[in-house]
Amino acid sequence: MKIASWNVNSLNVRMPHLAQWLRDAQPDVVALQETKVEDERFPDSQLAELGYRSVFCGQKTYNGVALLSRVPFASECVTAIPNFDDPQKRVLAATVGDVRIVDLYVVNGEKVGSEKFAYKLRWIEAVRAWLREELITHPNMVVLGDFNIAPDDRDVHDPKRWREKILCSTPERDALRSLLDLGLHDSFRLFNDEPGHHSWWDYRLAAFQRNWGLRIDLALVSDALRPRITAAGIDKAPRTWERPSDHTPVWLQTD
DNA sequence: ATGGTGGGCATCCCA
Repeated sequence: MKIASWNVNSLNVRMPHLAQWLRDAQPDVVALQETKVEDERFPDSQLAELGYRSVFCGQKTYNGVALLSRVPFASECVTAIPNFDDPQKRVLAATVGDVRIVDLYVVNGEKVGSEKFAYKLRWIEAVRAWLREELITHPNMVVLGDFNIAPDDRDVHDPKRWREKILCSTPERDALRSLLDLGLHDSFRLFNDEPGHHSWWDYRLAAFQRNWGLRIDLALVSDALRPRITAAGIDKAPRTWERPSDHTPVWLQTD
């Protein structure tokens, strides 16, 4: 099973890109972020024509997540973090086969020390408490999405320039560590320990052409699922297309 | 220190 994640930065704009990429990459499950589309307007019939069922949790203008699957979802989906009051649509969990899939659009945080930064850390702590419970009932789990955190300096094109900046700061990396400490593993790093592999490049300053990027889109796998992961990677091709998202898909393969 | 680009939307907010 190929499981992927992509922050599409508006599904309205990127639907043609998504359709092309589904045909090219043939994923079985896809987690989307920043769909920016209300549920009433989600293009589920168009995706059905492409062979994918969808569940979604969106809002107008900002945020929004969705899960696509070639096989039926095995359970009702969860669309909010339990016991955490949050109007922003950033999480979606569902089950495919015997694998629990948790799609996260982590808060960006704007600037270290800002109000949004405090919200980011509170939000991740609430996610941690939720995943701790989910892992008890669903030991086979993939937690994937736009984490808005580069795990370490290998994931940053210029660590000196990004030192303690948003997406790279110690409090954010500690927060990510608190998730990994639940028994989750960064699938990309099971297969590749090199620097210079990124999943997001700023639209400005021709960042993609210069590979001025960060690896902030992650697919984490649980202890129980880890032995079943056979490959993981980043698909840079969609970032080269006309009018791209600023993120590109990341994926993993299970046996 | 600043601003560069893009999406949504209709004015700046968010990334």
